[in-house]
Amino acid sequence: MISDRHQIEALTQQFPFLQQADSAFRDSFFSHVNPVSVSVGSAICDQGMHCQYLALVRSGVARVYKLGENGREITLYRIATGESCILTVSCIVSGSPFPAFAVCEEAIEALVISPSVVRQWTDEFPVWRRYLFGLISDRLDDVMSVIEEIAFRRVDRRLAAYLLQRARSEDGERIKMTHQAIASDLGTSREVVSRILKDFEHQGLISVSRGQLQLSDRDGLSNKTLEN
Amino acid sequence: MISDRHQIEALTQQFPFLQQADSAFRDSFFSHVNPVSVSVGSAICDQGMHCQYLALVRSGVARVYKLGENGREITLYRIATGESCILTVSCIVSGSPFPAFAVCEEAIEALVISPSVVRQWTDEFPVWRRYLFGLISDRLDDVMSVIEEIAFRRVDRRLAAYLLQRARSEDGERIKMTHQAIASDLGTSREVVSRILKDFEHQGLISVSRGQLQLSDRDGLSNKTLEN
DNA sequence: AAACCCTTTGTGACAAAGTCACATACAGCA
DNA sequence: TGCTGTATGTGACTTTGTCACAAAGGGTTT
Repeated sequence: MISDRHQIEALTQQFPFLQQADSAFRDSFFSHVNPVSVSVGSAICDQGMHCQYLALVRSGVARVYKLGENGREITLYRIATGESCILTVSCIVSGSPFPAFAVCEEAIEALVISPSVVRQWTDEFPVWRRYLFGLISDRLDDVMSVIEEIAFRRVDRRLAAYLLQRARSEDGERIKMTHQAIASDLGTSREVVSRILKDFEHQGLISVSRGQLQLSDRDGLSNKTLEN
Repeated sequence: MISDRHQIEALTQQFPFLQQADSAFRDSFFSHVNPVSVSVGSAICDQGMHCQYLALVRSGVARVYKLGENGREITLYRIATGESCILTVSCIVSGSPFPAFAVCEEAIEALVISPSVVRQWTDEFPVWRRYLFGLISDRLDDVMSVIEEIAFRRVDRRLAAYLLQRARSEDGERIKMTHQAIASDLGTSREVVSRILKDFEHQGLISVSRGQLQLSDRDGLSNKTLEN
C-alpha cells in the first residue's frame, strides 16, 4: 500500500493508464500495491513455477528467456519501465505454470500485486483490462518475431541487426557484452558469435576487445542485415 | 444471428462457456453471432492484415503459420473444434496487424463475431473474458514450445516425436502427408525431412511410400525422441 | 615484476542442418 | 502406352552447432 503524495504523483507519471483511471481504481490501486526491490542477477521466476504476484516495473530491466537441455539460452524479451510480464499475467489468469525464466539484469524497483487482486481488477476496471491486453499484444509480437528470426534468418544477419540495435540502446558506439551474453540473446552458441564477430572485424565493420566491441561501419553492418 | 432451437442446443454443447453463462450473455451471443463456412485451402488471414472478425471453430481445422523470406514455413498451432485464434484476439483488442498466416486445412464451419461485439462482451461478461484468457494462455504455451523446439532440439528428435503424435491424431498407424508438408510443420526443409525419414526407414522404424508413411516400431521412435 | 587466478576468447575438427541444382520415380489420365 | 505434374532422391557445398582444448586478458597477491 502506498500513501505518500509524491510517490503517487510519480507513479501516475510512470503508468499512463493511471491517468485515465477513475478514482475508484486509483484508490484500489494504491492500496493494494506493494513496492519491492530486486538486485542484479537474482532470479525472478523459474520455468514451471506458479507466479506469486504480478510485477509492474518502475525502473531497471528484467530479461525473460528460454533455457534448452543443452544449456543454451534464448532471450524472448526484456521488461523495462512501465511494463510487466505477459507470461505472468497468463499464469495468473489461467493458473498454468510459468513457461520460461526471468532474471534481473539491472536493479529493479517494482510494484507487486497479488493474483487475487489482479483478477478482481480485471473483472472491475476497463482501464486495467486495456492495460493488460495491451501488454499481452506487445509481448506476443515480440515472441512472434523471435520465432521468425530463429526459424528463418541467418545468424550473421541477425547478429548484425542485433549489434546495431544494441549500440543504439547503449552509448551508441560501444557495446559492453561478452560473446557468451550475445549468444544467449540470439539463441546460438558462443563459438558461432565469436567466429562471426571476427569476420566482421576482418571486414572492418567493428573492432573487438575483451568484454566489449566498437562499431566502426554502421552502413556496412546495415548491409549485412539484408543480403549476405 | 441464430434462432433455431437445435442449433442453439448443439452450440451450447460445443462451447462449454455457454453452459456457465447467464441468459443475458447467451441472448447476446446468439443474436450477434453469424455462421460461415470455409473451404479447404482458402486463406483465412494473411500476415499484416487487420482482422475483420473473430471466428469460433465448430468443426474443421485451421493452421496458423509463419512464412519466411526463403519460402520456408513453420506451423505455430492448429485451431480445432471449440477453439479460436489468440492472434486474432490480440489484433482485435489492441488494433495491431495479424503477425502470421492462417489457412483452412479441413473444411471449417465457424461462428464469426465482429470486433466491436468482441470488445463489448469483454467489457460486460466475465464468462467471455475467462474464455478469452484461457485461449490466450493455451496458445501462448503452444508458441512457447515451438520456440523451445526450434531453438534447442535436433530435427531428427523433433521429427520422431512429430510422427508419433501425428499418427495418434490420424488412424494410429499411417500418416498421409508429403515430406514437404511435414517440413512446413517443423520449420525445416523438405530435403532434411526426406533424409531423416530414409534413415528411420533403414533402421526399420517406419516405411515410406509416396504421400504417406507407416509406423512400424513405435518404441524405436520413442527412443529417437530422447537421445540420438 | 612475477606468479597466480578466473574469465573470456580463439581454434580445428567434426557433426548436423540448410541450400541448390538436378535426376528419378510415381500416379493418374489422355 | 506415353504424358504430365507432383513427390522424392542425391551429391556437393555452405552454414550452424558441438567438443575439447589452447591461449590470451585482467586483476590480485606475493
